[in-house]
Amino acid sequence: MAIDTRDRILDVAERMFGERGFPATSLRDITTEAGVNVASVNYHFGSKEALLAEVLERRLKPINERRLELLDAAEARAGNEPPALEAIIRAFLSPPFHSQRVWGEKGRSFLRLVGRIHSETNEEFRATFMKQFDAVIQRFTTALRRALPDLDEADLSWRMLFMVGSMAFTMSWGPTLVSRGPRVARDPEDVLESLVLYAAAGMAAPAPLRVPAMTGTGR
Amino acid sequence: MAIDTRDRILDVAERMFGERGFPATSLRDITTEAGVNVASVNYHFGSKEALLAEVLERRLKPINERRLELLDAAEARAGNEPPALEAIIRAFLSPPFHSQRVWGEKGRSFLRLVGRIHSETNEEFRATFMKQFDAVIQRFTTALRRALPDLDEADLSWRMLFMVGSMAFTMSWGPTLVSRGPRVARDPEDVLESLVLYAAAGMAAPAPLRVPAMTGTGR
DNA sequence: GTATGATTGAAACAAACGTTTGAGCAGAGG
DNA sequence: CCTCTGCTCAAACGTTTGTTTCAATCATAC
Repeated sequence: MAIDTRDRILDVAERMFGERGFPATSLRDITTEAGVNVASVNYHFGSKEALLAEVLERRLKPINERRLELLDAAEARAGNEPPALEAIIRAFLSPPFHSQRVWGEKGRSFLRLVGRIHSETNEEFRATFMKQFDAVIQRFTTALRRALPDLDEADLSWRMLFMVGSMAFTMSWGPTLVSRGPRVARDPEDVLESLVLYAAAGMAAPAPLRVPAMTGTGR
Repeated sequence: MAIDTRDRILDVAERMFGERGFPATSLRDITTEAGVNVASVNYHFGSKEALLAEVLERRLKPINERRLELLDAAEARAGNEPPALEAIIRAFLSPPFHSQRVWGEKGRSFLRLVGRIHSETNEEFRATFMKQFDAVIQRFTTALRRALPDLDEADLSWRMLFMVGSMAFTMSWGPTLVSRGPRVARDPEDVLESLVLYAAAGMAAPAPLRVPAMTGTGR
């Protein structure tokens, strides 16, 4: 009953962190619901923060690996050309949405958690969390730069932020929106499709007119 | 020194809630930094949650009023036609960004807080929080429906969610991104412009191809 | 000046927090 | 058989949490 306990903690923690947020969830909430002893969290994971890290990594690692796979495939398909903008964006956005399909209800609460975590600006925590994304960010930045040569570096950064924002927000609100919305409900696959179209169009928007001006504006 | 205490608490609470999040900020953190007694929070506001509500309302009310004003103006300008998509979106997005200009550093931490709050899915709290947005959501939904007649109701809802997501995410990450990003930094006004273009293009994206199926999907 | 009502202060409240402890239990290896 | 290792358990650890208490202080009006 060793590994069983570990996994039960991970599952319950994932759901509760997603529903109430990390600081608002106590270890006793988790262990009570999981039917295990409070001490087992520190025994198996070391600390509450380490538990969160493991909850995240368990799902994030395959998601980010899949993102890179899909980007590889898209680039291979495109040969020397840059892949179509939509293909790049789909490679980035689809893995987390598929996790919803694959992991069922569990995947859904994980999506909420990830959406939440994305707007966690705590410095020290972000450092840990963002390490998981280093490779992904770099690869997709490069791919998007090639696909959108008219965009300057700053615009590209902001638009990627916009895209991630839509994604994170959809992940954290989507499930509750779908669950209570009257006719808004829809298959996650359709939501993904909608989001891909939206992001692709936004990314491809004309570059903002910058005032010719003398630039500078130091600071 | 009565109102002074109240305002000092509000200012510090706004900043700390924005930086660390609501549950992670203790009343003693706030009152120590503000140089007031712990008891004064409960004296002036009643509870920690009520303090949060007041922090939010103080800034949100003028922002949402301004949104409606700008939408009114855009509709008046357009006469019988629906206003241009970009004008509607700008009416929605610009007020919170202007708050950054008007309120300086304070406005910036408030933006972070609002970004955070947007991904707060706690049910009971959301009810309070969302009341402030009822009128805004309704008016902008109507305006966007007129401007995008080809979109069905579900797509419109999702795209509005995407837009709010970009906005919220930008508000919560923008300040830290700008403060540490090397050449990413930019005037808030430019970021707003970039976001408006992005959202307008995304909103105007072609309606997703739905499986032909047997439904007419007239409209 | 004194009375009155609003505000502040230091201290205490019970409750909840994350974490640690040490005894107890199971099963495998010798 | 005993011992070792991995794990669980109830209980307690010291802090910290939001909130309350009540006397002291302030400003203002009588």
